[in-house]
Amino acid sequence: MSTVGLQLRELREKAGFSLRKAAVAIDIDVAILSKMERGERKFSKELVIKLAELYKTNSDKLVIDYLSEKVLYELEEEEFGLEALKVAEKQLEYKRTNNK
Amino acid sequence: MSTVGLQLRELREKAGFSLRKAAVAIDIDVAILSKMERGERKFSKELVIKLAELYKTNSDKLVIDYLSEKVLYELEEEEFGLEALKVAEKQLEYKRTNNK
DNA sequence: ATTACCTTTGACAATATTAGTCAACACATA
DNA sequence: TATGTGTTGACTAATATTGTCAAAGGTAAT
Repeated sequence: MSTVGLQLRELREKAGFSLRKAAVAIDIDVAILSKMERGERKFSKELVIKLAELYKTNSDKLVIDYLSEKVLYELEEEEFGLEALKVAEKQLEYKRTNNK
Repeated sequence: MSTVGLQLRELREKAGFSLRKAAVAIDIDVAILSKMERGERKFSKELVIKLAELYKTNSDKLVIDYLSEKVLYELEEEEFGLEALKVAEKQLEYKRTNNK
């Protein structure tokens, strides 16, 4: 399973950034970035986007994966997690087809 | 749209509990229950279940709605919320069919 | 019009969670 | 040795969540 953190780590390496350089570029402590890439700390959406920009990658899929992970994190232990997701999905679909 | 709070309010009234009585029965401050029923504060899963028990109702659907609301709350402003939900759903389905 | 309920409101304190800072470590390589 | 790499843990700061409390306003019966 490819987490957002690991995806961003790969992208960073391909883009030729060291952890420190990348951290400086987006103005966070290197320790935090290290932990985020390894899933020890959560990303924020803003950081995901900033990093994607730094690595010259489209951020859409990364953001989707980021949000998905966030949701899964709070449902994974839930007996009715899947059912809840389906209910939520219906609501969002309804919302999207109608008003806004 | 019928929120968990409003559902629980209806159940409470049908069961003949005043806000105070219900709050005392599950050992929380009446102010909190009032706010929760009206959506001004979030429920916890434990309270949803306790209230369902108090009102002699099966809690499964309530819990599902509760979780769904929680998820929607953090996705509703997101451009890619629906896509994220679908990704999360696939992961959960995969997990459920396989190992655990 | 006061007593006895009910629900709502807002201000505040207590707690828990999350985010950020920093220094040091271990490893590799020039 | 000196420089660059990533990782770790302890600590503080900031923010969010929860809990407590007192008071207000409503309704109804006496």
